Amino acid sequence: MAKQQATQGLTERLQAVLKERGQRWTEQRQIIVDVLAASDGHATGAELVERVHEQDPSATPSTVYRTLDLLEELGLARHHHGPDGRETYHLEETLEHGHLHCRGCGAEQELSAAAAAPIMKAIAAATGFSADLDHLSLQGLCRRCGAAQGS
Amino acid sequence: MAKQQATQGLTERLQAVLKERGQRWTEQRQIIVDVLAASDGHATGAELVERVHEQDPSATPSTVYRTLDLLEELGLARHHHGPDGRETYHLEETLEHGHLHCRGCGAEQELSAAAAAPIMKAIAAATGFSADLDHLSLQGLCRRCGAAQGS
DNA sequence: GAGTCTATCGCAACACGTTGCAATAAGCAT
DNA sequence: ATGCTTATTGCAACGTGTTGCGATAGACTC
Repeated sequence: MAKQQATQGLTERLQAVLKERGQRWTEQRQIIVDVLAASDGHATGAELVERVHEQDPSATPSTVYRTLDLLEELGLARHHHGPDGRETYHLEETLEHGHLHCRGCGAEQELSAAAAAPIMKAIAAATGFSADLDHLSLQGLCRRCGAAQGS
Repeated sequence: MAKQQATQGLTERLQAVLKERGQRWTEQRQIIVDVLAASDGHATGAELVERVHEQDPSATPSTVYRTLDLLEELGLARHHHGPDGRETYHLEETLEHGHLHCRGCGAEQELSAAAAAPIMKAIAAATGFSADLDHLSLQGLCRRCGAAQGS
């Protein structure tokens, strides 16, 4: 399947990068990358820990989180915090995107890079800040809930 | 002092609102409101728990967090999540504002409602979303770090 | 002031992440 | 294959929040 291939490509890239940095390729890392690749879209830290644990009962949360940190450092994964502060991870391959959480209906909406461009520009203009799109997580009211509550 | 007066005003307002809702005014709530009012600007959940505990060693984290939730429900306090996912609280009296966290220098910059207006407008235009300014917490690079890293 | 109702409290246990440290095992050299 | 070096692991303990539950104590009535 395509997914397998993507994972294999990732694995090879990772092995190369790690070797170059004097770091090691381990079975646990393989499992974690596989699980992350198999988690289409997003997955919370706890979910990933659980799935990894299923594959390898001896794996512990610390290993999972440390590996996720490593993947982020290498630019292969990303995480952001939901409105409740919990972590969500996804592979960098997924297009860059922000997250909008509606406090009215609870819907989670993604924000494409294209849609975000004018927002980023406004932020830069107002503050000089170049925000990380992928770490962007907004809470508010979606169009529908906003209209419904609109006074 | 002015601060005392502000706190007293708050206390009265709270007592009235709670009574109306059939809820109760307790010594713990008084302490928590005082601590929050004395915490100019922001304070993390843990900080508040600690300070409350100093005032009343029998107070427990659950009481503090539950009271903070209550204050938010009543619209008297707000919280948002920093880039590390930890909670930060402040009284609603503090002007509404967003938060910008620079991943380069670690600086925390506040974003006034005025400065945020064009950003909110851009968000609304791109997505139909009306974001909660006060729950807005962005990570990115400030002007200086952006320039320094700028390739 | 005594009694009643029930909101709130403190406790204990849990969930999600993080961190220090000793044991393990990758990767390299011989 | 064997041994060496040290990155990585698993463990155990901690930090920050959350939740269920029995005990406490506000607020109201008589």
